Amino acid sequence: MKQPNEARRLQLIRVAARLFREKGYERTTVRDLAAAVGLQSGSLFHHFDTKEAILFAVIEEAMETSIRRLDESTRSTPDPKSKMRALIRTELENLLGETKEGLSVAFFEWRSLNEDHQTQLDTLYQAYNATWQLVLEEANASKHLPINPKLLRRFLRGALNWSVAWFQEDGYMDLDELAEEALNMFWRDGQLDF
Amino acid sequence: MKQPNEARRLQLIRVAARLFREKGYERTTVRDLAAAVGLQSGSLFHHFDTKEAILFAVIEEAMETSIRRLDESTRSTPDPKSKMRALIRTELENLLGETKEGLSVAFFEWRSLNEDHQTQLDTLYQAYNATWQLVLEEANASKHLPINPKLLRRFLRGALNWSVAWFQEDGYMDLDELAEEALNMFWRDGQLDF
Amino acid sequence: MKQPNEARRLQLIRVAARLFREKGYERTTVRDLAAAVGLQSGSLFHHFDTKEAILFAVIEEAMETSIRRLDESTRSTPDPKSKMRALIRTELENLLGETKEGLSVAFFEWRSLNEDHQTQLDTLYQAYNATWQLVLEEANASKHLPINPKLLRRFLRGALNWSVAWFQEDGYMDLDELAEEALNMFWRDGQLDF
Amino acid sequence: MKQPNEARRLQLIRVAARLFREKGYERTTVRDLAAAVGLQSGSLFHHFDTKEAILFAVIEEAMETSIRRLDESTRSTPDPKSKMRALIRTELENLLGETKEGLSVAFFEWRSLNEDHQTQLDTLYQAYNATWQLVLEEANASKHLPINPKLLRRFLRGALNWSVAWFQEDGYMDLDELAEEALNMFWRDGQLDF
DNA sequence: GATGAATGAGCGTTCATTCAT
DNA sequence: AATGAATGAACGCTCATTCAT
Repeated sequence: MKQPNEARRLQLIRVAARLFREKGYERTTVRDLAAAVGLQSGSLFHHFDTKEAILFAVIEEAMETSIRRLDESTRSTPDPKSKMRALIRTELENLLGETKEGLSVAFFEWRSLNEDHQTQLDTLYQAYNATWQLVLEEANASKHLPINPKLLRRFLRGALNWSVAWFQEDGYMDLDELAEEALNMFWRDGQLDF
Repeated sequence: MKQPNEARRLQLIRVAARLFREKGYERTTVRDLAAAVGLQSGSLFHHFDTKEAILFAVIEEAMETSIRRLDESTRSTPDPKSKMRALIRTELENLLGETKEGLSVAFFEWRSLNEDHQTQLDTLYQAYNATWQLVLEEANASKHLPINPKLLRRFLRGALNWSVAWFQEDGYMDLDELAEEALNMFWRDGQLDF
Repeated sequence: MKQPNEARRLQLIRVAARLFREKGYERTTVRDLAAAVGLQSGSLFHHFDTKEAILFAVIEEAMETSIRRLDESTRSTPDPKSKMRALIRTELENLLGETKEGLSVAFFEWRSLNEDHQTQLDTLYQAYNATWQLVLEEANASKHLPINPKLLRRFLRGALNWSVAWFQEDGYMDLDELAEEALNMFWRDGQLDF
Repeated sequence: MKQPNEARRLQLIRVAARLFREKGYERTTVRDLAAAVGLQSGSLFHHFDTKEAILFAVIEEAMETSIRRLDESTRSTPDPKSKMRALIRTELENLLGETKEGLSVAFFEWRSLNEDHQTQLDTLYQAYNATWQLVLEEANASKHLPINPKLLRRFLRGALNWSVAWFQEDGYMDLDELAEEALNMFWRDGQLDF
């Protein structure tokens, strides 16, 4: 019933991601949004039932892309350290690359989603966590982690997430270097004995 | 300028911190706020000029308390590792203790502050960062850090900040243990040579 | 029951006249008023029951003074032209002298009076008109007026009232000269025959 | 900039003129206004950005119509007395005809306009005065005025303005007669020598 | 008399959403 | 699909008035 003009829909998601991140979801009006894609406010509702549905679409799109990339990134290499490096690198790509705005919106505007949408997206998020956890447990099994993998996952995810607050694309460090440094922070090359 | 009934003012700040964190600043109405302290909506404005002034007070209060605690925590001990441990422990106390709500509001609702208030609070935030940076540079000088101190500060602050998203007071880990684990994640006891 | 501290009451009337004229009755708050006499807002209500009662008092005071002066001004001289000159001169004094603010408020804020107060003041106003009408009819009887006295009264009162919109105390014309010119506008020295 | 549904806009201006005159601008709520044209309160803001913008439109409309009529009225006849008569007649038409409410609002609610709007309208008002002054100076040059033309303009404008306070359409005098009487009040048919 | 916190109705304005065209 | 006038509930805020101290 509601699948018309997919291009407009994608354009709206892209523009909404930008506006929601710049100004916040609540402070972005549907008129802002409509104007930014060259429509009148009423016309948005041919593409989305509610403003909240746009928010959901923005976040869902970014999370699905992110999780797909994360899963792919760990498939190619068997070595735990390489896997970990790839995971970190992809996480940074997700956080700072083209899904940056959508993930930022996910983080800051989560509370504006309705309960049903929160539940749906939470399922995606669990999958994301599971991929992380898997890789960290492998690394732990080969004794390269200084602390337990669940806690490390939390610390590391936090450390990486935070990069959105300070990382500048045009700075003197690229994502590969950044990933390497993050890995260096905690990775122990000698096998650890507790 | 406006100092009447200081107790009410503090009560309002406390209640506002809770509501702003639970529901978000925009979604918390002045009527919600008034009802939560047993007043009519108009009465709020005897204590604060605008709703935004309440937001500012909530954040300012939390930031001032946090920064005071952070500064105090590093004064007692000269050993770099102890100092680092104390810093982490206090940061966790700030993030997860009584200032938890205020700092969370600071993070999520920053954009709702007016420019002037942002500038004021940014000054406080710089002071907070400076304390962190100082301690990390000491640790770095004694070769216990695996990566450069500025970057480590950013990773570590992110890791700790993120704890607000998952830490449960009633879980099986207390703040001391958590601090110790965070320290273990990156601290190298043997001196490192680059 | 309400007669205390007459000095305060008079001070309030004077200050209210000024504020009501400067900013308008609706735009002047009781807080403005209280602050201007060095009180807190609640204290006004020991002197007046309502804000509207202050408006009434301001206007009543000015009208009573004005009407008393007008009546006195015509008593001393028997000559119609002198009487007319005196009337005009006093009207200008009323409009541009110390009752200026009160009369201006009467004119601009009449609609904000309640019905009862409007009725009361209307009685005063009729008395004012009656004095004018009397003098004009005398002048008419001696054939010095170019048009019928009731209409002339209306034109002349309008002409004089309007002076509040343009007359500057520090200009090159004083009230005596102004009165003389107003008289010259319509007075016919030769006896007119219709 | 905003031009939708011009009919509604004109209807609003007309109705607002009536309400603002009857009750005053401050005491007329946007809900009153909306109800009077059969809308909900929020709908007003499709046509005007603010309540004050409605006030401005009401006054601007009336002033523009008035000034156009005044200018036209003096163009057809060369004779100074006829010109003067026409001017007075048109002024009365402006004050007591269809622009009556708008001009009354201009006079009573001027202070509620913002500074920018006051400045704009003041320009129109100067043009109005200039037309008056021109005609009066012609009359003065041919020695038919008893006092200097600037002062006479002020007296006469006041006299005519005041008619809004007492003139009744259904009374026994029409606007032509009224204009004639006003002219008779001051006009000297014989040439005057000072 | 004076205070000033509190009231509570009401204000101008916003904005997601609807719907006739 | 698109329009844009209209809706109407809700918002932040104001302010005359009350009253316990």
